[in-house]
Amino acid sequence: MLKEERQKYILDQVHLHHRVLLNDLSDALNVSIDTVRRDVKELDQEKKLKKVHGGATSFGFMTFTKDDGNIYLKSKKISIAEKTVSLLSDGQVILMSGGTTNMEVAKLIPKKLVLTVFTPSLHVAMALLEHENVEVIFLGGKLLHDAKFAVGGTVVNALSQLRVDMCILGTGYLDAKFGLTEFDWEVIQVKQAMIRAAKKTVILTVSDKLHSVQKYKTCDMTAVHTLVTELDPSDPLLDTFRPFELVLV
Amino acid sequence: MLKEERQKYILDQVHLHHRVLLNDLSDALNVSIDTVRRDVKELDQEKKLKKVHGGATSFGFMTFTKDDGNIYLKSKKISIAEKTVSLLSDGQVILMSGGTTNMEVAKLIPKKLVLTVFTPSLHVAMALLEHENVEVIFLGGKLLHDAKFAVGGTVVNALSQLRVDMCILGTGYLDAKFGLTEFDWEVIQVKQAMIRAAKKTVILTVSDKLHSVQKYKTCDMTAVHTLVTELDPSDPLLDTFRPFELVLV
DNA sequence: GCAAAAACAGCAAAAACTTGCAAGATTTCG
DNA sequence: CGAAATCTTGCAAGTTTTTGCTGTTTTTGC
Repeated sequence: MLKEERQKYILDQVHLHHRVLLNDLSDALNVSIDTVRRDVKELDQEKKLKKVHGGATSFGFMTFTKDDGNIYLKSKKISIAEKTVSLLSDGQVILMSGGTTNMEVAKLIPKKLVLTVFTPSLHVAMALLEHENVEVIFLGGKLLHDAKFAVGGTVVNALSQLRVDMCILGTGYLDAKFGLTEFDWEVIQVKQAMIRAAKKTVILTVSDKLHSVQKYKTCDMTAVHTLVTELDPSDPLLDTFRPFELVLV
Repeated sequence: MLKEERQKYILDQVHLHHRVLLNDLSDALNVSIDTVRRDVKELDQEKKLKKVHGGATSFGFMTFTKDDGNIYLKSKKISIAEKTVSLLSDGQVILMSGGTTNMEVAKLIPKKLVLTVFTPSLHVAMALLEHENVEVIFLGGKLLHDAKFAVGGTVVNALSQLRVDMCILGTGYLDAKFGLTEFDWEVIQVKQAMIRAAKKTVILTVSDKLHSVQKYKTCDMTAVHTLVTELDPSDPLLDTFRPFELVLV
């Protein structure tokens, strides 16, 4: 068995189960634990997975829907939010999904900016209501307990009647090959409807979530118009995304 | 089990319940209490949660509604909320409007009670989502900046398709002669639709608002089935309401 | 102030990691 | 083709990390 095959298997397992034990890999691949260890070490250095004591995890593994008080991560998100806000202009009608990064965007919208925003996220709606000049329309539906996010036919239906200027999606898992993925089936239904309803799709993502894959696919990278991360557009981590027609902000 | 998995579980629990006990964690994860203690210590140092004696809490969690500071009024409202909760039973589908009294109801719903609740209030929806067994459906629409309440045709339309067991209205101005009144035209449209959609209408009101009238009329007293206040049902203040077929709780 | 619960510190066993090395496979290049 | 160089793989010895246990100190509730 070739090294590349092994490493591909390891990556597949990590993407599938979000975690993997070195012992299991050594068993499944019929090689010594040392070999697996070395493979994982390499993949870790290539930032394709995260090596931990006893195994490995996918990058999305340690992230959470709520603000986790991680100051490092938070500053990244604020930096992303600042860039995103600069994309907005007076009179626009936009769509916003949920997630902590979108929350930061909602908070950072200038008081003077006149906007109409549709959102299925309770937290984002709440934050937007602080702005006098923003008209907020909540896309109602069944609320998810953890994400505080409306899903289901009602939301998708309402979205099918919209044609807005821009759609801002946060908390996505991004990979050049697999596109934008999520771990919740109902959420991707809504996000897909959001993308369909918008002229432009803007993706916000911290670099930690680049090159990470979840179970369900929202869309291909070709559906994305603008990618906003905290990295400099020249960063090599973004190289795999360059084949697509993206504006890296 | 990987350390990362344990820590993720711990963080998830903290985010979900805002607090956890080390004993429960040790039980759930099948590891010694010391291991959990060490995990929590680490997460605390990483500022991902706050370690406290006996467990951990999520910091960043504070009550959503700004307390109005009036302790008298608040205790009245809690007393009303307690009575209201006792009217609920397993499996019911109900409608809840906004307001601080309804917020108290939402908070006091027993963890075991299985309900489906429709609401156009952001705050109430948020509070209800704390309960695992409550399915929350938000009635989407244009949000009022001050009341954090959805109004407009979308809400009224959605309501016209419902036939629920009970409708709980808060923050009303009540008078035996003029009925239930409000100061916002858009709000009464929604409340009227809520009353139409429900088999029973329950009004929550602190005694201060009895015998007070506002500009717009939601409904007559004849449309109200149950009146919940903090007063004893024999209180003379309630006399003018007795001609109506009310259950005074 | 007292008893119970929780936190802490130190220790030891087990699991996992690192490093160096040697045998076999693969590639390079004259 | 064939020998040297390189890469890969597995093994063994030594080190580090993790984890549960013990006894001691601190905190909490009555």
